[in-house]
Amino acid sequence: MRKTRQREVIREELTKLDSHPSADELYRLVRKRLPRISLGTVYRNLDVMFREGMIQRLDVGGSQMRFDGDRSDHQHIRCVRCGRIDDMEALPELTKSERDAVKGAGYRLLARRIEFLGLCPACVKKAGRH
Amino acid sequence: MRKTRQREVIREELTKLDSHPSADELYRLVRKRLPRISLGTVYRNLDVMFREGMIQRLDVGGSQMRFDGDRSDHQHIRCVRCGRIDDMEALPELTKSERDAVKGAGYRLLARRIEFLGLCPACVKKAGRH
DNA sequence: TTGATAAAAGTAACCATTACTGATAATGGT
DNA sequence: ACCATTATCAGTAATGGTTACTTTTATCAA
Repeated sequence: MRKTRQREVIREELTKLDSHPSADELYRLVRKRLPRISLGTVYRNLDVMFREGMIQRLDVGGSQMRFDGDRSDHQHIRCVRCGRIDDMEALPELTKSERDAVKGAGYRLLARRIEFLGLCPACVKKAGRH
Repeated sequence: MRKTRQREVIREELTKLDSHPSADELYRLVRKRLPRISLGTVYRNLDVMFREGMIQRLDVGGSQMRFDGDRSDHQHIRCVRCGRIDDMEALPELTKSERDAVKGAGYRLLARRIEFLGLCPACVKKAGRH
């Protein structure tokens, strides 16, 4: 993997954020520093860095992928109203009922994806008393 | 909501299955009975029925939506090798660590989506000793 | 039976993502 | 330092699932 200015800036902007931007959100940020960069370059580098384990790619609900510069194993909570995604510190524990269910289905369990859905602080306020 | 032959057949074919077809898989099935039905009609009716609470729409990983005629609250396990999706009986329990994390993030929790990932029985066999 | 209109078929548009096509530039060997 | 190799780039076209549009058909209350 060669060292390029584009990849450098993409990674810098991503790790600078504590949000979980989509590819085009990141593209808009990166373009402030590299106005001639193309969207394809952003996608390609996000893909390369994901496959190298440098960043996380989140396949949360919705049509777009999200990216996360934080490589630690953590969960996410998504606001169903505004789409915002935040980190969660919760450590998922596999319950007995879950282990039994996996066994019952005849599957070999590899991973468990948990996504919390709710209203973010800002949207709780806006939603008011509903 | 009017009663139409198309919607009837779509629902029949979906509830007949215990798998979790994508829209185009269902389209291929329905076409055997209604050869002139269009893909758009399948999408429209799946959407209508989902919004009416008649069926479930699963936004699991990958690019396609999956549909489920079983309206009961249950979890799913997806085979990472062949894409097959099966039901899981496990009842998700919210752990203390999870409740604390939600509170810490300032969110109002609405739901929790869990997806189990693994190898289905057929793929465990094929995968052999790996 | 009929008029209003929901829903159909067929087709075009949409949008995130991926693939392609020369041009450019990072890297390793001489 | 130079050159050859080739990863990567910018720009653009293609892909694929889904949605929207347009015209026609069919359901259903009056």
